[in-house]
Amino acid sequence: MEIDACPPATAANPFHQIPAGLLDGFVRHDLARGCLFAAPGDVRNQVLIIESGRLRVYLAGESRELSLSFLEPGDIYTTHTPTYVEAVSATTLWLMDTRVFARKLASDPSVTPVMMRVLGRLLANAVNLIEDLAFREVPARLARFLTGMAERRGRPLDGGIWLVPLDLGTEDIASLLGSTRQTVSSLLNQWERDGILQRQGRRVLYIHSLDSLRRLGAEA
Amino acid sequence: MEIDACPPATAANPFHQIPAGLLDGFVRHDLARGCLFAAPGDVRNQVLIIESGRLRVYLAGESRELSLSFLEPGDIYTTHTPTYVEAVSATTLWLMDTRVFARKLASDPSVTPVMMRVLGRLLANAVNLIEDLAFREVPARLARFLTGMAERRGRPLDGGIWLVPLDLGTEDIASLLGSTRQTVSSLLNQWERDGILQRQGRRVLYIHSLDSLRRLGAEA
DNA sequence: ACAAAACTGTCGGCCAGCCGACGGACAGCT
DNA sequence: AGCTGTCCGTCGGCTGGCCGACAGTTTTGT
Repeated sequence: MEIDACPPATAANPFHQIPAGLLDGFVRHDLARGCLFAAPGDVRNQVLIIESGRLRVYLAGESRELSLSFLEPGDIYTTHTPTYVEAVSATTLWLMDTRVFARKLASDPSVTPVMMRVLGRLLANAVNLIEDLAFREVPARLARFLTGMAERRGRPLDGGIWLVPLDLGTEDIASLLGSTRQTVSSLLNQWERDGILQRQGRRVLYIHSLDSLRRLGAEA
Repeated sequence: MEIDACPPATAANPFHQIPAGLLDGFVRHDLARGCLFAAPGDVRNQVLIIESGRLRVYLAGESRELSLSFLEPGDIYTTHTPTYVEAVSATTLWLMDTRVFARKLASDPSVTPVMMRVLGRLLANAVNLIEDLAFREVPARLARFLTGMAERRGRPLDGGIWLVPLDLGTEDIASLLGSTRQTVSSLLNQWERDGILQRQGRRVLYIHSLDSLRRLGAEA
């Protein structure tokens, strides 16, 4: 699951690495925790850049939700797609109407590559998710999600052990994988019994055998 | 399944409605039937425009394939995404390297909106497919696919009956839905017994009750 | 015209994993 | 302390639909 739930953690806020000109014309905005910011069918399409906090992008079915991504500081997104966007914690972001942004694009071609990259990344994420849903079973998806987290965000300790900060609950993970709390829970505990990993409190994970996880993730 | 397998059928080839300037710098190319044109991991990324014939865009797992789209004359696509592209019938298309295209974009901003629309459509298709895979059962997916075909490509006859040309085999449909030949086959025959539709030869479908199909497609 | 190849219909076995349910652990409050 | 809300672990039942198999049918090639 190559979902972009977790861009590389930099000590500095990645938001401040955004080229100055890009923000011209954007409007700063604050969202309270829990606030639903966008929904499919909204007329106002917006381009948004996250300064701080966290947003969840998700789809909703009759009785289930599938998270596409958690957006973090520095991330750019557009509500062009029919998704829900919700603030999981208090968030401040910068907004611009898609139409206005289109004019900005026309007048300042240097913005184009940025936009292409953003769309490309969204598309790549989407295709990866489709592959997961269509071809891989839940254990493989979970294994790939965890190895992804370790690679992006983990810290290697001695003896091939990786420390992976995991600021997502079981339910959140399940929702990213298109599975259920129960299934994810039993898999994690199974693997803990197998000695592949170890859970420390609720937000930290030790991975003892990244190789085993990789193997699990490579299975059909 | 709002997949764009079938843009509106115009008597004239939609390829010839493409603005002249857009093709500047593209190179014409012919593909034999069955030829695999692109695969994930290809270094050469290309933008392509179909003049005639038909291409299938798909993902492949261990022992299964999922078609994302059938490209037809006038369609634009980019191999930027990690998909396979294969000629289902002899096809002639116009090609340009993505990099060169990026330069064209920079020098001629009028191309930008076209490109944005193409990417947007791809993304919307992908999101729709994800929704189908995650939330809907196979009967609902098939029903939605058929209503989509009817709306886009069908012709209403007397008495609320729709004639829908269906130039896809059972297997092709199944592959678009992320299902199997057998399941699709039994559903179609079930619905035929129920009087919802009727199959005429192999390439034509009569839909007797589009409403019933809509209801089936709206179910969880 | 005839064989070969490609499609289609149908059946039964089988299983991944969803769902509901319930009990335990660990917060914060007051 | 208790009370309440949120999260986690585990179990058993149930089912959608995948898979293999096989027979019948249409299409294609020569």
